[in-house]
Amino acid sequence: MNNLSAVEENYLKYIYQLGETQNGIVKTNDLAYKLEHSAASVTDMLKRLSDKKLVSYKKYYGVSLTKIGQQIAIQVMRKHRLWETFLAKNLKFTWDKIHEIAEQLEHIQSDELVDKMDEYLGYPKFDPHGDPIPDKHGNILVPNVICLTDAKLKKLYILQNVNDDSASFLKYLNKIQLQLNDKIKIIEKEEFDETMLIIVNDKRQITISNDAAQNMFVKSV
Amino acid sequence: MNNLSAVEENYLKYIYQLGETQNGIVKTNDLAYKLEHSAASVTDMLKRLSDKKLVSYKKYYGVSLTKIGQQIAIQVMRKHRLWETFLAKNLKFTWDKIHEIAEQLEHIQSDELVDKMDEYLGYPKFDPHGDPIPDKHGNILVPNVICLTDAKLKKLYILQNVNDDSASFLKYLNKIQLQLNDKIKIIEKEEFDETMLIIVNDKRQITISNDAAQNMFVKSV
DNA sequence: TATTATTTTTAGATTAGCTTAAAATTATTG
DNA sequence: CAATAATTTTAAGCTAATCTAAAAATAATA
Repeated sequence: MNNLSAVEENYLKYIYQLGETQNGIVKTNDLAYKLEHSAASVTDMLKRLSDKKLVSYKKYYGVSLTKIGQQIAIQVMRKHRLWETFLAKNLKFTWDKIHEIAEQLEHIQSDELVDKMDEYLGYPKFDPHGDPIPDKHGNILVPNVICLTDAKLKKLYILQNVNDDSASFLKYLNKIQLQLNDKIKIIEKEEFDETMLIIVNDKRQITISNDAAQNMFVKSV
Repeated sequence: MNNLSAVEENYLKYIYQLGETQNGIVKTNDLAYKLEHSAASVTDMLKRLSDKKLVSYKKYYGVSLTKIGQQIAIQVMRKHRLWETFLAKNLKFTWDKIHEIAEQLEHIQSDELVDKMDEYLGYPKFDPHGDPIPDKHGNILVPNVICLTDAKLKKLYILQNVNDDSASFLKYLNKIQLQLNDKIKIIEKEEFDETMLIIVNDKRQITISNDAAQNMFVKSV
């Protein structure tokens, strides 16, 4: 059994996600910022998670997940992404609304439920934001993508993955009618602020700020 | 917004349900038994719910729901029963397993989710145990049933509703292959212990203890 | 109706998860 | 490399939700 509180599960999930961009080691302040808690609260919880052997924590240095902590984090993400898929595909939620609800649903405790949802949805490999859905055993298909900010000019890409936890960003994508799997080609890039002019599906031209491009990930065709 | 904790929602739900058999007034000990908490904890919480105007509580006498408390209780039951329907119909859970999972799902906070689930399921009127599902506005279709213990001999009934919160009872129903909408006729009743011999769907004869019959509700044809 | 039994409440504690303010450690830089 | 800045931890305290044990109120009964 897992038997962790929703709060503890969230810590593990965020340590996993913040660790991905680092070498696995996460700083107290980064976690505090993500969780919107004080740094003191984080220190407190890290000590408790350490006692439970879910993280290895070294004072003033940082925290990383143990094997078991990582497995739990992956299962929480699995649940989150399966629920997002259900909300978007079956219930027709727009993608800017699903994250918040999935944040609650990911803490429902029932292995059987997760597996049945997975089956019901047809074992999806990616969620509505393009994030990979870990399988029952925790295997994750790592998508081979680059950030749009690092993409080359005049080269054809496909929008594969977008940042899922900012509803305002997703609303913006709705507004400019940009969707996953759209074809994207960068026509030119402003040197001053890195704003880019892109062409979508060989038709529409739109301007994208650097801030927006940082939340978009593409695959070369 | 509702903004109550899962614990508070559970209190309201159980006050509603225990109040149904009484005149709406629920005793501290009955709640304590249902919640599997000490009576002292219940007293404590009742005072807090009273401060929030969700219940009216009179020391040493009992507690009942206020109008707003009742509305919340009904919405929690609505969610519980919609989720049970989804778990049984769409995910093919057996009915002895759905209650426990729905106990968690009923506390997910999103009005839009509830309404979309309702629509997705085709606005069901009853859940898999035969309990009525309140609509968006809190209207409940009161089913016209009697307890099997009060049914007449040699009269034809239809099994309409079973007690949903005892998994062992539901497992037992699975075993004896009794389902909702089955035809039931009582052939004879033992005077000593009220055990009854019934005939199901004009075919099978089975023996039912008084304990079991107390959890079954039927409608005359 | 006086005594006993039952139910309910009060009092005092505990735990998880959070806070702010002060102290300690580590990092930066003139 | 010493002073300053930034980060992190410690200390002390709060709230929600639980508990046990003792006291108080109500109900049952001899």
